[in-house]
Amino acid sequence: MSINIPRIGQSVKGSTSGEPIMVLFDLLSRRWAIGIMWQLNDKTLTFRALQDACGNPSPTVLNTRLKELSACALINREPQGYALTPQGKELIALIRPLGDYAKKWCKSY
Amino acid sequence: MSINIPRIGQSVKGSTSGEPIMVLFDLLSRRWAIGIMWQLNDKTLTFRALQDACGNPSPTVLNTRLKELSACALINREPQGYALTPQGKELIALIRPLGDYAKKWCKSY
DNA sequence: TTATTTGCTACACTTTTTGTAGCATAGGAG
DNA sequence: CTCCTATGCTACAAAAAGTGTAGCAAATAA
Repeated sequence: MSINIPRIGQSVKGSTSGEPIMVLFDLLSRRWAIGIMWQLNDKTLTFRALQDACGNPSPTVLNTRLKELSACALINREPQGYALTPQGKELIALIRPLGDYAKKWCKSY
Repeated sequence: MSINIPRIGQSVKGSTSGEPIMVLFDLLSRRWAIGIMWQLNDKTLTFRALQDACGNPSPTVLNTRLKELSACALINREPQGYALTPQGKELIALIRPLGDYAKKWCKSY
């Protein structure tokens, strides 16, 4: 397996321009990616604990996502398990308000 | 084609709990979904204009995404083309800060 | 009336994800 | 040391999702 890491300046799914936001969207729109970050929000989780917390992605994709997110400096593997890097925490902090939004939105359709 | 609309309370990719945030992540992590919303941020675009703006998704997926996002009340089809609903605007407003984050983040790895 | 543009659908192909099996390594218990 | 369980994966076939190209029907423009 060769992992495909989105990088600025590259042509990316969702954009031929390689704009940073599109690079980020490319990464985050891979299955389970945001959920993984979300679960790691405030805790460090082992591979299997993460699998459970996320709703059982296949180990294959989970591992692929973990490698990609690590390569992009959003998560990091520590002795106790996987955890967010400072940049990953910053990102999740920006995404956290979506939680409240989602509740309102879900009720409305 | 039968479209698969994420709904609260349903088991969803990334969550068995059907929590609103997971439902939202399920929707937004489908290819091109966030990009479509992002492009519609401040303008109304026709199908083909949207295709160009997003970086040429196949008409098949684009159409699928448009139906899903419409079904979820995030976009709406108007005489001049596709546009965000008020809820869609609210969502994009929350996501907009990611643009600046992405610039910093991209430079750092 | 003819030519364009627009909004798709069809369809075969490629890529991604799934689901299950299972293996190697690292403790812990006895 | 020896057996047991937990962990972190890899392998692989099958299913699902996305791609790319072709093309058609309806609306507008010339």
